[in-house]
Amino acid sequence: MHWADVLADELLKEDKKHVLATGITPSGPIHIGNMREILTSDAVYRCLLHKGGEAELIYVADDFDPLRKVYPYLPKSYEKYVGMPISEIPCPCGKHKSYADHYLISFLESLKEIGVKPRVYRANEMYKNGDYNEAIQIAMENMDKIKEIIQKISKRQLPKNWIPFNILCSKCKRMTSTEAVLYEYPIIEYKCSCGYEGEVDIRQGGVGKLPWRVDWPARWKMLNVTFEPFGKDLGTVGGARDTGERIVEEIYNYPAPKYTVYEFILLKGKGAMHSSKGTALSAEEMLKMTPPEVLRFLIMNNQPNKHIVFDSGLGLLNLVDEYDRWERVYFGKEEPVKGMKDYKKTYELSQPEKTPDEIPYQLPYRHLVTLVQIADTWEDVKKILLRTKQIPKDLSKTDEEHLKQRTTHARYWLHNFAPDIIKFEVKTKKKPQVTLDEKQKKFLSTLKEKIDSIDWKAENIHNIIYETSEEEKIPIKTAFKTIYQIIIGQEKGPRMGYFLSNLDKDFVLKRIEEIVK
RNA sequence: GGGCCUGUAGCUCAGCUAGGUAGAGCAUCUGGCUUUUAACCAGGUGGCCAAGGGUUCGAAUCCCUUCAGGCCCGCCA
Repeated sequence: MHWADVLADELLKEDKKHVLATGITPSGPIHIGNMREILTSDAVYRCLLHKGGEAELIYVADDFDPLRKVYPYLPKSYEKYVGMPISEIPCPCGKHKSYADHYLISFLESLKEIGVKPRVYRANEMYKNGDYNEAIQIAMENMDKIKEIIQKISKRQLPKNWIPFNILCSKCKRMTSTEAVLYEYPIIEYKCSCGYEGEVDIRQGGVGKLPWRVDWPARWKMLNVTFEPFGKDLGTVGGARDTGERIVEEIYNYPAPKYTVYEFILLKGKGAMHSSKGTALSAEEMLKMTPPEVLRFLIMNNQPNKHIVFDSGLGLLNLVDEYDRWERVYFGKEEPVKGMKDYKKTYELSQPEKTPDEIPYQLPYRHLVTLVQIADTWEDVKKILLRTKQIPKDLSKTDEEHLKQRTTHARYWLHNFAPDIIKFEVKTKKKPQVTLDEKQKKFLSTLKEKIDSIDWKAENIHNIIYETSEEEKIPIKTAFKTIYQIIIGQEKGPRMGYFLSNLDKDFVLKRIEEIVK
């Protein structure tokens, strides 16, 4: 059984509406670990619906959290915002409502492409609206109990004047520099290291925030959360999950949600990613280089508790090939191999939208990577595909959209992540600087004559090159090298027959002519 | 110190969430192909499933112990 079905079955033991939660503090580029989290929830969510359960998928943006420090990707000037809620800090690019939105919005856009449609909550709004008021009051009433739970389970000593509420200083707007002096419902008197002394009324929204270890369980209760996966950094003994369980059950009188712990996604050759160190690959970027169904496949095909090594180099091509293969197996075009576990469910969960009725038109991704280097736009790529009969004239609109989308991803990958070895540029404008000896020139001119009369097809081109190299008695290696040099200015290139057939025949003829004369 | 994950073919890994003759890709070898961006096709070689114990008619798979490697936590969220 697929892992998502196992989790869904677990949840279905209780016959009620399930709320599957995920979330993140958008304090920087949202990295692919969060992509894993939300796709994990999405998988369970879909399985629940599939089994006839009632469920909702939600995403909570912790945008009322304070900025902890000036991260490497921020300008020095952000020093003055450290300690302020990220929803209250200006956007680094100026185009968004706030610092938090700057990172959140583009991530939410990415979610659309991979077909995840959660209901989005923003902590800053929830606090300001007063949604948290009751939870805050309960926390304050149970201050000692909460303190005891946290101290006992996390084995951490909390300060004497600790309260389960971080007050926002009304003068300097920071949340990390205030200290409570006196609490008498509903007023907390506080002083701030900026020198300000004042008071807040906890019945008023947005005057402060529950600390994380209390905020999390409070939210479970408030939003009726029944399932929430979390990364292994949070799954540690004595961690927020452990204290949260006790707090939600004993203070908020609500059962702790079910969960699964997910492992990290590692970047091949670079190890674990840390957004705070700026070494992370952002979720958006990962999605830009990987077709959405393939990205989902990567997550769905791996149990959450296994770490995934993502190879943004040539390994990405293998991943796409693997996906395509699973697709052929799903549609019965190929026999499943032993070990292709749960291939049906895995394939279905990999679909951003609903599973297609018949197999999408497949074109080897590697080939697409070559094509996008020959033609700049999808229209031009399409022309080549049609001319060389690599796609049928009556290709469906869906298939075309799919191929078009894949070329976009291939192009992004090529420009930003592909190793140089597979890059080339067809020198259409001017001929590359090459010095050829007489033999090579003779070879080319003979080749030109022969090419002129053939049908412009990969196989024919391939054969003609061999034939000519034999006639002219030059090594086949030299023959290939010569052609690559005059077309792309390199000594090696993509498989010659297919490559040339994708180029314009007249261009090739003209180029040879220019070189030979 | 605590927690999690991993250990299966030369390499990378699947199979462990159904206990029932050990699987794939790459590499290698053979044959074919007029060897071209980690080429393609057909086939072959290759494994005491880390070690030990237990449960079972039967264990890579479940349980216990040991060894080795990786990651996370012991600031904040």
